[in-house]
Amino acid sequence: MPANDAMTEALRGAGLRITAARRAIAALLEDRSGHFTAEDVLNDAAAAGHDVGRATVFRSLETLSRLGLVERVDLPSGEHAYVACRPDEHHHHVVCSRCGRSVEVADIGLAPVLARVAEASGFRIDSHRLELFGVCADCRAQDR
Amino acid sequence: MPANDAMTEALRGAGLRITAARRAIAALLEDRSGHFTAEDVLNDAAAAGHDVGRATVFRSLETLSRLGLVERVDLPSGEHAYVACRPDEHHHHVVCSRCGRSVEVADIGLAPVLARVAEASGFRIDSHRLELFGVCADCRAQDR
DNA sequence: GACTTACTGCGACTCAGTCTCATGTGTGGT
DNA sequence: ACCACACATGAGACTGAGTCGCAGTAAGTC
Repeated sequence: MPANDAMTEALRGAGLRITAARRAIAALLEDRSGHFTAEDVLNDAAAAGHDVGRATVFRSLETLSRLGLVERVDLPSGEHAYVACRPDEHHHHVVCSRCGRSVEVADIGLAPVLARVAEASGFRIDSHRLELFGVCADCRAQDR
Repeated sequence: MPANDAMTEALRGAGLRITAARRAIAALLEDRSGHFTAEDVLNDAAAAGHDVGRATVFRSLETLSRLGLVERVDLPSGEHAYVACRPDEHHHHVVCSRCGRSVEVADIGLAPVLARVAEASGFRIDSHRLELFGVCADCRAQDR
């Protein structure tokens, strides 16, 4: 389980404990290729026979997101979802609005755009959030 | 009141009514240079002596956002806020994380970035959301 | 194996946002 | 100027996501 290893390592590196609940959540994340809500995690955990409390799910997701193993995405509907991701470098997510699958894309040439915005607005840009929504190749293939 | 006029026009154009509640909300939007939450509108309306119901605020904001006079922004904190904006063309918002002020910037060269993402991911990109956070010129000046 | 304390589960709580429904009020037609 | 009708509103109950506090549990350390 590679992702699980990554998580173990990240937790250990941060001096946090590797607990049953966190392990269970990590396992669920691996099985999901797309975005998921806290509620999804809660349901999946219950279905898998793990008794994980609602609060624990939220706390764990927050922890994981601080470690960069998971990222919060605000869906167009206003729902708060999460996507698993690699902690290393800056990237964005493309979410399929048909099947919910989500793909990471490297940060591709956004820097000059940000520089232009900074210049035009007089702001110092500290952070940004780019969320992309569309239809993935598979779903488009099915349309025909 | 130019913004109010814009709103009147937009409502009329869409075959919607110009009601007291909507007028009151439009007036409040004009006084705000930054982002605001539904709760803010509710409070301001109450403070200004208008009895606007909670449900009405949400309904009106939804209507206004459909008309493009207002746009939803998801703050880094996860809060749902709104910013007033011009309905014409595609643009983004830069939000000052110090004072909350928000500025519109024209869509500046994001198209090639999107094209690259589409190519890299195999997705057809239908929509995107770019939110920028930073510190505005005024707040930076005050830092010194 | 015992100790410390981070972490968990539970359940109560808060608060944003929605729904329903009876009432009110713009608007277009006359 | 008036009327009628449908759109819009307000009140308040409701829902559901997310948080909090606390007592109990178990991971890591020695």
